[in-house]
Amino acid sequence: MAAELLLLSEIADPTRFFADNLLSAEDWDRTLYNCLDEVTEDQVQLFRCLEQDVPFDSGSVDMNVNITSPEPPWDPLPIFPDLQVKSEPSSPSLSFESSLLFKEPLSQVSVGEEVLGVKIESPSSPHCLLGKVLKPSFGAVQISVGFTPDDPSDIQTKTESISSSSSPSSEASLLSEEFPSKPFVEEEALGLKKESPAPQLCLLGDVLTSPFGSVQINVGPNPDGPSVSSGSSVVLFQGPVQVQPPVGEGSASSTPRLERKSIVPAPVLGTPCLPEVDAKVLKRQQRMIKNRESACQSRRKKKEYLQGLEARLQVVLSDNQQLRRENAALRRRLEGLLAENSELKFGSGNRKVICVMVFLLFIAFNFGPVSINEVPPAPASPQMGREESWPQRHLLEFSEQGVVTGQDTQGIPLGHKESQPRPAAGQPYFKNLTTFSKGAKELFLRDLDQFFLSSDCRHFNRTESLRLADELSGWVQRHQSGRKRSSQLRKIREKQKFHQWKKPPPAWSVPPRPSGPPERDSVSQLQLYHHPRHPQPEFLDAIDRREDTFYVVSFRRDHLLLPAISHNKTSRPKMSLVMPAMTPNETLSGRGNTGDYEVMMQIECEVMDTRVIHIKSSTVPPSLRKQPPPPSGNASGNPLPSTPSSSRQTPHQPFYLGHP
DNA sequence: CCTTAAGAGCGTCATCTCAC
DNA sequence: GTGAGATGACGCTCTTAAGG
Repeated sequence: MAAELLLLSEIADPTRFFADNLLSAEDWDRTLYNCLDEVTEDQVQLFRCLEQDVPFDSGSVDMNVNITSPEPPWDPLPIFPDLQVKSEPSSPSLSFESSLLFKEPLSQVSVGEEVLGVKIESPSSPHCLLGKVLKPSFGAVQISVGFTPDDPSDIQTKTESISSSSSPSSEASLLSEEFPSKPFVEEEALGLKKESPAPQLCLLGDVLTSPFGSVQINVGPNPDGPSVSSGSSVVLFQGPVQVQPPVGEGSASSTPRLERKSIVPAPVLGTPCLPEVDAKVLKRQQRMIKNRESACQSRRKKKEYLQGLEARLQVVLSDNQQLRRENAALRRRLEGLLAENSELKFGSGNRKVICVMVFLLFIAFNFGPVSINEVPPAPASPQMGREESWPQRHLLEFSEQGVVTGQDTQGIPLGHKESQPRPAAGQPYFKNLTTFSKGAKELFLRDLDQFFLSSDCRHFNRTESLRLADELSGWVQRHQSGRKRSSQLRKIREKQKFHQWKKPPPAWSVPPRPSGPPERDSVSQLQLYHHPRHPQPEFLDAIDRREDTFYVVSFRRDHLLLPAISHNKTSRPKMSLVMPAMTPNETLSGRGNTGDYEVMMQIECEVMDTRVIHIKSSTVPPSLRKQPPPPSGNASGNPLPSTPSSSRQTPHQPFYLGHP
């Protein structure tokens, strides 16, 4: 009863894998060899339970054993009403012996020369047969054993041989399908573990002592059939055994299960005894059983692991969702706080401060001195002092009279225009040296200062800028003064030529080049562009004239171009303008030529930008336009095509400097 | 009701790993 | 090196749901 309770508990707890059901090697060996030793002993009680419950009659030929199991103290199946016992598939490795014993249809087993028929009228399935399955419908197990009456000893011997040859697992698997690896639990419950030499006998005892239903063993008077020794309590089978599934209960599926049930490597049943039983087979069986359990355990562990992983995954996913929600909420809160903070930061108070600062900056830049380096010069005249009390930028333009002068933004000319003697009509008007040097110098300085302050020339030396401005202004003035003289001389010449050639002088101030060798004539020198009659605004627009830039415009293509040999990529490209110049002491009558030297002005520039512009030919002043080549070559004095040699030979090409 | 595919469970074998 | 345990691979059976 305790064993059955244990059995129930084990069934109830599927996680427990009946590790204690395993026989140790000593148990196996002891059982096996005890069986071998006790083969001849009559005390071997293969069916002790049977003996106790149903005493066999040795003389009975047809033994009908009705084993009525005692009523279980518990409900027949209150615990597992739907418990289904699953059959074990046959092991391929064991198929040989197993099929030999049990795979015959309906347990028709041939044992050696004899046929042992065991008819089991049992309940539902062979699994329940052993009482492992606590089915209430456990009916009667009827075992029909046919025996040979004349030789009962053979029966015993052969039965014992069979029983001992069959490994414990065989019977276990035969009768206990549900727990094939646990053959001795039942034995232990029946108190047969120690005494029973062959576990398979306990198997039968198990059946017979099953409290469920009745086990009926019919031993028929089969002369060729098995015999049961009745003298002792040991039931020995010899001959054919028929295991009949319960009539009407054995399903089609249950039958093959029964066939596959045995996993015992059947010994050569014809052999009389167990010495042939190979220990290797037993060990193999042991190992198989253990491996089966281990596999089950491993699968259970794996399943649990996977379930644990799935559970963790669910938890992590839920946590992730919650964290996402929290993250979104925090983001929204952060955005709200940022918006609120920005409102506070750029609120009315700060905005007021910013507006005040902007206003102050506006005032500072619009009403403060433009140049922070130089105090505005004292006004030369009351008017000028009034108008230039605040130094401002001035537009530079040509006057109608050809005077290049500066005007303030209101168009009022700068400098002492009133004090300048007006030239005669038709004469190009230039400011005198003094006036120019005062007004233009200031203008130059202011422009240069503004230019270099606004540009990136942060390391520009102011002293150097003053020097450059002086040089440029002096250069321009010299050309201007020289222009006067040259114009006078030209007029004289034109008059002479007019008288000679009856040709009117050109309208423009630029006379044709004098013939002959280069002459130190102002005409061939750098010329200031002016148009006495038309300001040529189209032309100035075409060149995109800026107020703060000197221009050298040349329509003659005889200038010498020397490309740079190397270029520093970290600085702007530099350009040097070299053009005829006059020293202050020389005159335009040829004295500028100091012996064998040409006096030239070299202007070092940094190229700010280059672009190709297209000037409409009609907008070009006629005097600047290309003049048709004279019919008589260079003798006419026209510029030659620009070649270095030719330009060197004609260094005094007309350059036109548009300056303020 | 029968057939079929998918999934689950199990047994067995082979292999690997670890302890002795 | 050997034995034992763990585990993957393979095959088998059973169960169940879906479809005809």
